[in-house]
Order: sequence, then C-alpha cells, then structure tokens
Amino acid sequence: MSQNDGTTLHLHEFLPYRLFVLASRISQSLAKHYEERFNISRPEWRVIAVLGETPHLSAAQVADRTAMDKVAISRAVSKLLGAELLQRNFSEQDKRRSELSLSSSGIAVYQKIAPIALKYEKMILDQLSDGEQKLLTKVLTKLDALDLDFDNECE
Amino acid sequence: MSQNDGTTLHLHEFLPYRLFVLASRISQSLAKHYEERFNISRPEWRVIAVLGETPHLSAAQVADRTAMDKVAISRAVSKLLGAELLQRNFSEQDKRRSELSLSSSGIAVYQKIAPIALKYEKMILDQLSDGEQKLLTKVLTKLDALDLDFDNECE
DNA sequence: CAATAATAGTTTCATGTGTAACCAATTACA
DNA sequence: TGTAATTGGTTACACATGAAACTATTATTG
Repeated sequence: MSQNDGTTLHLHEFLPYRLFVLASRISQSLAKHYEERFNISRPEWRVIAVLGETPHLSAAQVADRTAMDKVAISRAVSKLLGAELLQRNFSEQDKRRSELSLSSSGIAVYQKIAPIALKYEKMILDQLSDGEQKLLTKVLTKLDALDLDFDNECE
Repeated sequence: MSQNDGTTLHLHEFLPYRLFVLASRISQSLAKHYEERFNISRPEWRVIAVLGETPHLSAAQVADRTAMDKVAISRAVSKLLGAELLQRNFSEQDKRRSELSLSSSGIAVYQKIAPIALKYEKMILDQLSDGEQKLLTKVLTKLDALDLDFDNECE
C-alpha cells in the first residue's frame, strides 16, 4: 500500500495518470447521456452549458469559460447553428465579434441535459463524505491555480 | 462561494468538468517534457512506463494496465518497435500472444523519463498538505471503484 | 474430428483534434 | 491618413482516435 517511495514509478499510483484516467471515464460516461440522445458532442455540450448559464457571450468569451480553443468553439458553434440550437448576431460596434445565445430549442436541450448532469455529479459526490467533498473542491482549486509550465532542469 | 445549490449548473464548479480540465492540463504539460525531446507520444509513454515497471507483458496485459484499448496499444507498440525501443517475441504455446519488453534503448529512455515524471508529480503534490495528499489518494481510489454506467431514468 | 466460437492483435474507415495559415475588421501609431 | 499590428473568427492540413471489420490462432463442443 506504499503510495510511492519517490524513486520508482508505479503507473497505477501516479497522480497524473490516475487523474487522467478517472476524468476521462467520468467525462465519457456522462457524455453517453447526451451524445446519441441529443446528437451533441462534448465540446458542443460545453458551449450549450456556458451559454445556458450566461447568454450573449462572444466566441472568445465562450472559449475562456470552457477551456476550449477558438477552433473548437468555431466548430461547435457552426454545428449548433446548423442544428438551430444557437442564435448568433454580430455586434454593431465590432462586426467581427459575435453574440451567441441559445435558441428556444437550445434552451430546451439545456434544460433537459443540465438536470441529468447535476444528477450525475451528485451520484459521484454521494460516494464521498462531506469532508471529502469539501477537501476535493479545495484541492481542485489549489491545483487549478498551479502554474504547470515549470522547466525541468534535468541535465 | 456556494459550491452548488443542486439545481443550477455552473460549469466552473461542475466536478466532471473541473476534473477533466485539470487532468488534461496536467497530462499535457507533463507530456511536453518527453514528446518532442524523445519523440514519444502519450500512449507510447504509457506503454513504456508499464513495461519499465513490469516486463514481459502481452499487449492485452499492457492494455489492462494502461487503460488503453487494444488498438491504441497496437499502434503504440508498432511505433516503438520501429524506434527499437521495444522487443517483441511471440509465445511458443500461443503464437498469437506477444511478449513485450523494453529494449536496452527503451530502458534508457524509461530511466530518463521516469525521474522527470516523478519530479513532476512531486511538484504537484508539494502544493498539498500531507492530509490533503492522503485524502486525494483516498478519493481517487473510491472513485476508481465507482461504477459509472448508471442508467438515468429521467422520463 | 469438423464446425463454431472465442481470443490476440492488426487494419480500415470515418471522425475528432491541434497547429498553423488565413481573412476581415479594428486599433495603434508614425 | 495610411501602414502595421492586433483581434475575432474560419479554413486547411496533418495527425490522433474509436468502432467495427478482418486475420490468424486456439478453445469448445456436438
């Protein structure tokens, strides 16, 4: 049960690996609940989620809030526009800047998926005690703030 | 600072989203330390890592231990064989089953990357108190065990 | 023993994704 | 003002990935 003697790498105890595998499993299994049913991909769902929460964002603002790059946003937006889940206007002041909002059917989809997502999250959190939940949140916040672009000065 | 009232979805507080973004950042920034330098992709690194720890595995066993599917393994193995970082024999008893091990240059690469990876992990863990580290491990173990394929009985 | 199923691994195809190049509009500034 | 730099967003290309079909071998079973 030794976590790590600090000199040997054990993949199944290695934090980056464990985090990645767990996060992938969770994200993928959540996605099952909307991908085929609503014909929406993960990036598209993120766009819907953020616009459901905060309408009238530009693509760049959506990118900020979803940790996606602008190319991914562009693709998701274009598909969502095609499916008429999104409305787009371009700003008068700056004709490049878009203003994105959910259409009424987009809102309907959001209102169907959001409760599923919350229920899914609850199912996960229910596995943890209150203290564990709080601490997990705290740890995530700490690590979010971490600057990962450290330079490795080996040799 | 309300984590969640349980009825509204806030993406930046939503556990699956937070976990995924954090895990992706960590995994990607770690990968920077070996991808261009050793010309090794993330799946390839996983194969090396597990064979460095436990030699003489079959492709299926590597798949098990890396949370990768057999297609990904096949691709990684074929590239690593090409780069002569891996040796492959086929079992006498079962001519389908491969026996994979690192070659001497594969071992050399492993011995260079593993300390970098461990140092990287340490840098992350150093952000957390002992108690937080222990609890994070415990939480990961709990969630690993969780069966995520729950059925959502909505409507 | 022949026929069928199952297993290990590979290949194929269709799709997803990241990087860089790109276009158009706006801003900076000389 | 006019030229360059910046910004918002899209397109193109090359590569990664997942699902399903496929090959070869071994196990089952009738």
